[in-house]
Amino acid sequence: MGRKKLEIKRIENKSSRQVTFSKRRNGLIEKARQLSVLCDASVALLVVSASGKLYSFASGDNLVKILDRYGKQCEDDLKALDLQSKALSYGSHHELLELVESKLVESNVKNVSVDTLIQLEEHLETALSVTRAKKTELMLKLVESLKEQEKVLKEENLVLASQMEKNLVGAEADENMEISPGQISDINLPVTLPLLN
Amino acid sequence: MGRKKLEIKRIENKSSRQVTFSKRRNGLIEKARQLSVLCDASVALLVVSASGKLYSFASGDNLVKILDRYGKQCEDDLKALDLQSKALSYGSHHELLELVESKLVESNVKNVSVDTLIQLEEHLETALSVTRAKKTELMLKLVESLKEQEKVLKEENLVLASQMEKNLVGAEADENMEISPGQISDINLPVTLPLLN
DNA sequence: AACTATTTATAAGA
DNA sequence: TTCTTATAAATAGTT
Repeated sequence: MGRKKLEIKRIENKSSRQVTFSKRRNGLIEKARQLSVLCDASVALLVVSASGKLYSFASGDNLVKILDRYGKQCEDDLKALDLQSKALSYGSHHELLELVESKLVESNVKNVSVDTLIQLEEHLETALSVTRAKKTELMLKLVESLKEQEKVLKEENLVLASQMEKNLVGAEADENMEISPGQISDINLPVTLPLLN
Repeated sequence: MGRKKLEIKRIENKSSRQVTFSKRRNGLIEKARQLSVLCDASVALLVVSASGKLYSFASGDNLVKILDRYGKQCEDDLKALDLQSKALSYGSHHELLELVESKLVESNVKNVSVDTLIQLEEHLETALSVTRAKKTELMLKLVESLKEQEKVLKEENLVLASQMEKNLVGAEADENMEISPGQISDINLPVTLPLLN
């Protein structure tokens, strides 16, 4: 649907690949939305770019309900984070997921006991939680480092302000003064960020 | 893109809704496939019809691998930052397990088909993925607002530094000077954060 | 980020 | 479902 027919194979030119990605990703998400509305279907779409950025769309009652519920939990988790920490073992989730798949395939014949499957689901859930927690942890660290940066800058501001004050005192009433030292530091009080405080 | 323009709202006629679902579902899956091939992206798509039938597409292999790759990337970032990892406590497993149980009960207590269970697993997996994506989105926004804050503070610093310079010039060589204006502003250059650039 | 020539998807009909 | 076809939409290459 463009000036020329495009073969469906990896676009080698990096920038046009990026442009095409952006256009088609939007198109795909819009199509997903339309399908869910027109046909009353649940649709979940996940797109991860080559550079690792994640884009998603989801609709449907089940997904939305779980989403909302989780959203609340997530907030609580973040609030309580500095109180709740726990050691974490790496690399076991992938194994668990493979175990689940193999068990399901193994019993391909007919039925599996419900209890066994509930157990497997539990393991799977745990594995996913661990992965999720890792990501959360990483992002919280990023946020922390940014906050640290902010703090350092503020301290720097104070030093500068007091230094200026000293200079002013040394020079007596200085007619070049346009801003009084105390003012600036209060202009941009840190905004209280709902998710992390 | 048909004989007439179709409004994007639930199609009331059942049979044409069914036909449209079938056509658009195929189209959507094809588009998802194309995006993944053209742009070298990971794409996972899940569609559940109103009647509960599941259709899915995942680039390359399966949903699990896509998610696993994403998780691994986070893990690598974590290691690169040399951070200790902690896990959130996962207290809400019960809710998800309850959902699984109710689905199992729904579909005939003792004899559950493997296919049904694979479907269920995929549902769960997707719900969690979507949830996780939403969380990521929120946190990215948060990080952005912190970066903005940082920028504002830096500008403030510049103002203070230049103000101080003016005052110093007005007072001639001032022996109280301990820090030259240019120095401080360069001490804490923003760290480039791997996940966000 | 717009534009536009084309290709592609698909709504309605059979 | 499947095929056909007129038309709407998406988008590849361009500016």
